[in-house]
Amino acid sequence: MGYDVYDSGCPARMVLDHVGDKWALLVLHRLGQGPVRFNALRREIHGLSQKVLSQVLKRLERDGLITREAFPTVPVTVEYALTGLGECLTANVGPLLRWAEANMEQIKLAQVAYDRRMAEAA
Amino acid sequence: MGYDVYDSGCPARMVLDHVGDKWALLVLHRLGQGPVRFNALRREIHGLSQKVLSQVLKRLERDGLITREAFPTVPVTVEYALTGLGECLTANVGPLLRWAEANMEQIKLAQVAYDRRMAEAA
DNA sequence: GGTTGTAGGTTTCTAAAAGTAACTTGATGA
DNA sequence: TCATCAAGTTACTTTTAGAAACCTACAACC
Repeated sequence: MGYDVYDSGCPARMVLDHVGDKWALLVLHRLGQGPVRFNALRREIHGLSQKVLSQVLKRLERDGLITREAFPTVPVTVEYALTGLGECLTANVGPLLRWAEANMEQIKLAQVAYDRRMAEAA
Repeated sequence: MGYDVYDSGCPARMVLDHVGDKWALLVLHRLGQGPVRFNALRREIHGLSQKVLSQVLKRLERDGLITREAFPTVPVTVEYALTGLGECLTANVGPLLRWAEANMEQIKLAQVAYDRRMAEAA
């Protein structure tokens, strides 16, 4: 070991910089179900712009988490898929997204309660 | 269920907006080891500014993931701790950070290989 | 042969967020 | 009297994200 993710010089922090990003998490999660094309990702992940998707995909490819494969169809189709490394990461992402889906009601209640407390204090 | 984290209107996306943030992940992870004071967090998580820490803590408190307790010492000390909800989330964050620490070498190698391929192509 | 459509992007411009550094408050010890 | 600490806030700058338009290449439609 000898690594400390709390240290800004630690390489694990760089990994976190890339992975601790909501778009990257969503893309990885989607690719966990199998290879997907560029425009399919863009259409399925609502709110994700072409520019940002393009950036996220490049970063994930550079990190060796996904592969990019272009097929000589007309027009060209490009498929993105998880690598072994990416699959192994994505296995850790799933629980996080499932937690978010399972607990958002509680979080919304907490927010309402917090906002009421703040309004009273003011 | 009926929830879809890929839909921008889904409340789970809001959760992801808050949790898919590297500083929040680091703060939650640190609080997983027990209550910590404001300045201790700031000192331990290198690169995290007071302003951003303050914002992150407020957001996590509003979401019901952490509690803020002020002690009438001089000067006042403030301790942050996980709630039950926060603990349950943090249990899912640990594996992600451990994965980052365990796999960063492979990622660095992938980056070097990618950069070499790109340089050749150009 | 001009228009429309598709896939996979890039470019440009603007708005929002993050980072930097200085300031605040109130008591305390040197 | 001056400096110090904790826990922030404020003002300013830089980076990033997001929206929207544009690009290339081909193909079918009419």
